[in-house]
Amino acid sequence: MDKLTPRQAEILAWIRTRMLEDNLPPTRAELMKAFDFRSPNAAETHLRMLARKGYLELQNGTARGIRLHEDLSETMGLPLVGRVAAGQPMLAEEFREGQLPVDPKLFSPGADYLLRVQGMSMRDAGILDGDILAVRHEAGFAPQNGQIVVARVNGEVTVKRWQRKQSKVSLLPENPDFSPIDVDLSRDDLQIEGQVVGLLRIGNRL
Amino acid sequence: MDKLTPRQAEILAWIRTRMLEDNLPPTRAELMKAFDFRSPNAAETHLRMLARKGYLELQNGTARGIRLHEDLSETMGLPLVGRVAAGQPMLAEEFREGQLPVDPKLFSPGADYLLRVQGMSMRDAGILDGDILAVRHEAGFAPQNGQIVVARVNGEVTVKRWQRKQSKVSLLPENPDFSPIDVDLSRDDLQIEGQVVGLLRIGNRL
DNA sequence: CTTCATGCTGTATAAAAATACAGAATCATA
DNA sequence: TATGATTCTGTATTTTTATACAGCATGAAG
Repeated sequence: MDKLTPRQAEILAWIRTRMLEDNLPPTRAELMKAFDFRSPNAAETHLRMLARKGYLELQNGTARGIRLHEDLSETMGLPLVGRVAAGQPMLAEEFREGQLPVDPKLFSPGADYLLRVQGMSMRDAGILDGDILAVRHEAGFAPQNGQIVVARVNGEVTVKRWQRKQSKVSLLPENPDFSPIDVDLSRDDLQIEGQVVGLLRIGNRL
Repeated sequence: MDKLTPRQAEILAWIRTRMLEDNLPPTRAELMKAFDFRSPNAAETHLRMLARKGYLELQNGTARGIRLHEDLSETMGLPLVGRVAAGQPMLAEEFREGQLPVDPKLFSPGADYLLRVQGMSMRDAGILDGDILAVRHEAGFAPQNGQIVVARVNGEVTVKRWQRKQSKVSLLPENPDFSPIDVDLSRDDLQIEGQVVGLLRIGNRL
């Protein structure tokens, strides 16, 4: 089984989650929407590649004819992502700490991956260093003020409370020892990596 | 849920088997072929009927948009306990809020039940009002100093950090607005309802 | 003996989905 | 600097799928 590129892994992970959540494989158009492709062919070629590398099988001439080569019931769960290097995709293999047997649907409206928290900037929201966040990633998602989001400012991943007033975006910590991040949309590169939909704290740190 | 005719039951059974085998719901044409219908509409009307009687759901405008209403993958999980009245057993039916699909083994060394937190007395340990604790309950369990436990003092359930010096037991909050509970073992009735092995926060309160 | 639900046939058609072809930009690698 | 793999855009076209409409036959129920 050939190795996947980060992007390919990301796409495979999404397909997996979709199939666990919906019990229905995605169409090219659905993939296109999820990843903001502007051409169904982007989805098509990715599927072809994943098929050629042996991660799934395409039944041609069949709507939603995607069959994963692994057993879904065993892979159940969500990928746990650790420290993400600046500018790299969240779900790249090298940042994965593993897979936790957590039902994505537990966190309605559903989680796509888990992220280990670094630092105490959200302490007063009850989010401590080492905690695991359940994150929902939707293309084109627009956060509401006050929501906690995983964002990326100039490549750097951070968890903060979202606030937008007109065109002024601030990422607010929940700890007086930290300062808000004011994002200048004309100068800074801002990406939203997802909405925090849950928190998990396991074992020793309690 | 309305009763099915023999024919409808036959068709539902076939759909179920197909979905377990293929992991892909059938199209109208596939149903037509399987039952030797000469019209796709035969399949269509059967599906409509099965949907109306509540056995499945049709997502319209979607290829293979058939979702069975029963659980193909039976989810086990842990009971979630809410406000427990003084002196009553933790797991009595009347205090159960429900069952969450959480793998007990996720929280090594394993959780036995989930408890909804009330109040802010453990705020500075990152345990907020409404959070869900994973609790391990073992007979004859002796907590280590510093561990967070679910205890019962004179019938009242509380979550605190355990401290024992010789015969003097204190239950310490993690919030300066609250006072420690000093337990006089000769006068007070102290039971340990378990050790906190994990925390779960879901959705809105984030 | 009518009425109604059930279980179909047969024909169409609109919408959804797969898939082909022709590029272009980026980036590692030779 | 050339080469090829990867990741995508943009446009078309066919095939699959869902779904509407008009009927017909049968048996059970009033």
